[in-house]
Amino acid sequence: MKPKENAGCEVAESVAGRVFSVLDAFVGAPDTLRLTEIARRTGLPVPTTLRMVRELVAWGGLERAADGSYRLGTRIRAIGAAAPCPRGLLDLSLPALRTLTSRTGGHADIAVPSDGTALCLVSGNRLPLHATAAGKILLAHGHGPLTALQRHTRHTVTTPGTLASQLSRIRETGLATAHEEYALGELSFAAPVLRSDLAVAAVFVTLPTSAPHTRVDSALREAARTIGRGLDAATR
Amino acid sequence: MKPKENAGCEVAESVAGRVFSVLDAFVGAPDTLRLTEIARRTGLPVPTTLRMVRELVAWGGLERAADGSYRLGTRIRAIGAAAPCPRGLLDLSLPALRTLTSRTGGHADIAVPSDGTALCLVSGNRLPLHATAAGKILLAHGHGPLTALQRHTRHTVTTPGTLASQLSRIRETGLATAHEEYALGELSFAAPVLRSDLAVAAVFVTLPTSAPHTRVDSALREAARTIGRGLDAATR
DNA sequence: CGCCGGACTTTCACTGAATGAAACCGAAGG
DNA sequence: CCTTCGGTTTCATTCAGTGAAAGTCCGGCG
Repeated sequence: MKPKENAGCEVAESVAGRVFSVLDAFVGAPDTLRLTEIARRTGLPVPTTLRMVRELVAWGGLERAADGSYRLGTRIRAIGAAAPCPRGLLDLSLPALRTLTSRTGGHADIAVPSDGTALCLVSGNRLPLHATAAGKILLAHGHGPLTALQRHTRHTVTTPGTLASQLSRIRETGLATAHEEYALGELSFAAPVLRSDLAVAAVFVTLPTSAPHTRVDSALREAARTIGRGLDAATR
Repeated sequence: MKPKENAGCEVAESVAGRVFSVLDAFVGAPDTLRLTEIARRTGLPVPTTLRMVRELVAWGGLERAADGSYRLGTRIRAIGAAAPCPRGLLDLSLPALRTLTSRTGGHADIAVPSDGTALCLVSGNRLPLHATAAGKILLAHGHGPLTALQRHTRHTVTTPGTLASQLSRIRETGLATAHEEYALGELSFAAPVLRSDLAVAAVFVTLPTSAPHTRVDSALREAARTIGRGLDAATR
């Protein structure tokens, strides 16, 4: 008996769903994937995958690399960038962020990946991915490439190995921290906002190192869960 | 006799194509579109559009605004952001940029929209959209929202009306300029890179105001055309 | 050299998913 | 009350999409 083996996930029903799953195969993956790898990840038969991928390439959502493998293309970027600063996400998050602020006393914000930086929706700041809690959450979930690890303070993690092990730990625990790694005297905590299992953003709190931070963990997780649930609810 | 009126474009053949055209309907459009407006823009019958839109919403590529209209969603952003800095585009552009540099004597670069800024692929800089030639090209083609028009020099255009009329002129001529609007002593020219009629990037040249700039226009247009053709060729 | 195995591509008969005309709903407004 | 106009649902029709199987093109190995 064949073990039913779709890389863990059920195959998409509609054509549109199949197209989407091909795109999804690229997040949290190497930049470039070969056809069979995409098929494996999506659980689709190879010829079907080929047709999907071809249409995506023709449109510009994917592009072929020199060696024949595929990567996300210019058009999908253009569309993604045309999405206005996710007002919807921000609006949805504000109540949760407010209670988070009041429960922890720190600055609460929500960050989305944006071309190798974490864009904070409330403050508008861009933060480096490797030196902040929110950034690490995004990295841990496959966003951004980790580029040069620029040093910001004497506590910034600049060795890829250390960072990698932190990331895998973050994936396990669902919580990231940064101790004065971006600015001295500043401590931050972050958790992933999951929208049907894809991390689309990170909620985070920044506190002075001196402040108490006992309640932060649970408050943060709850905020993340609330926002994620809100996103899923908007699906109906 | 009904004038055949698909907003100018032929309807998509395949399901995937229809999904794509729905997404395309959002670039260069107001943040939020209602169902019938999407149908009009894509040339699809309304019920079909509804189905597409529903699947997109379920996936997270679109989201419903409070008033029932639609806007691009978090997932499409996440995917777009997962696209690595478009190496492909950069690689493809380098030769053209090199000849552009040698023909004009300035700094040549290519910029893509990224959350309300123009991200330069060669230099890595982010430029404001309203105060640079490349940014204006992107704005003129529906990228980024034009947010607060921050003043950078005494020549920065800060009145929305003036900018709007510049943009419409840019759309006509296919060329944008900025005279010391971002930095004093600096003059820049830009042209859109079209990939099957969607502007996905802007090539630009920056020169000291003192430098001669007679040959710039034609060199720039040619570079843009070369790169665009390269992108379309990658479609095969 | 010849054989093998793996990645990719094409073919093709079958079928159910997608289609869109038409009917329906309900809010706005005259 | 009637009309209009977005939005939604239904449903018979059909054709786009499907995927098993066969074919092609490597590149490695005995």
